[in-house]
Amino acid sequence: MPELPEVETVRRGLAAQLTGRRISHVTVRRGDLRRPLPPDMGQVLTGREVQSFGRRGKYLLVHLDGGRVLIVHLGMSGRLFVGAAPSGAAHEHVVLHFEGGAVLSYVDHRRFGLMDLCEAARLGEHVLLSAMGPEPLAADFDGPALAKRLSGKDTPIKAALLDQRVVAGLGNIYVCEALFYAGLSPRRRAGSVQGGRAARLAAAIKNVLEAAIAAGGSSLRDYVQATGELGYFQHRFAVYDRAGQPCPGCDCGAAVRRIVQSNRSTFYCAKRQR
DNA sequence: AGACGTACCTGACCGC
DNA sequence: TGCGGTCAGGTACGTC
Repeated sequence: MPELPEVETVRRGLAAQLTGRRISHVTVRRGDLRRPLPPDMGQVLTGREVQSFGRRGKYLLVHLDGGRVLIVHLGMSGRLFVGAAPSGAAHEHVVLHFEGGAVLSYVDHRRFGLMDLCEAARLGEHVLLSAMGPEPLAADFDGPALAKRLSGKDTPIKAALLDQRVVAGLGNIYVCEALFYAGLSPRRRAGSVQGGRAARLAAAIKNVLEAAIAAGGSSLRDYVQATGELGYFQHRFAVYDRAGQPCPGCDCGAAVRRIVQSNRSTFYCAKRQR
């Protein structure tokens, strides 16, 4: 599930519960995620106080006193839980224990996620972050900014938007949704998205992300108390995973179509999206 | 340099 | 009930 809105929802939930808390110890049950955990991670984190939670694209950034940052990516299936004790669930790979009793559990059955450590002052140079494109919710992300990133690109717009170097934080779901609201075909050549088309697309990206964050934020209250799980919420999609169903709010009568691009599912309305 | 396919890993689901 | 095949929201790497 984790694309930008889910990571942002998690970030807000963690900030509300764990800001200012001190890590008492760290349990690593499996360290072989997408890349091995830093071997000294437990030692580095122990005794540190969490100062704030940040985000860059789909990366969660846990800022610690002493100037270090824990970088967390949830991959395809990673989840974070806040609880009173480790859940003992299958695939609970890492547990941060806090003074006073709370724990933060990282659960990831596919192990496509990762964690790394970085000096706060050098975050921008970190190999995972240095080439990342603009934050789509930043004030200066607009049509011209997006058009510049897409200029000259020969690849389909669908593939271009999944490239984190073009825009940070979009994944398969929100790319499909944004292209739908912008009325752009996922097959369209990325370089042709300029001017008004780029403006519509930039606005659509912001809108779908903000709506998803709002949905996550509103359901967060309920969910945290029940299970401690963060970042999962009901959200209705216009086209994603709706192959064969009517194009929403549209009188075109055309069904949502599923195609495969770069080995990934794309959902769109061929009539409305050009 | 850029674009594409493939690999990584586990689980859920579908049809037989 | 069990089995094989397919698919899944992400990224990195090799190859052309």
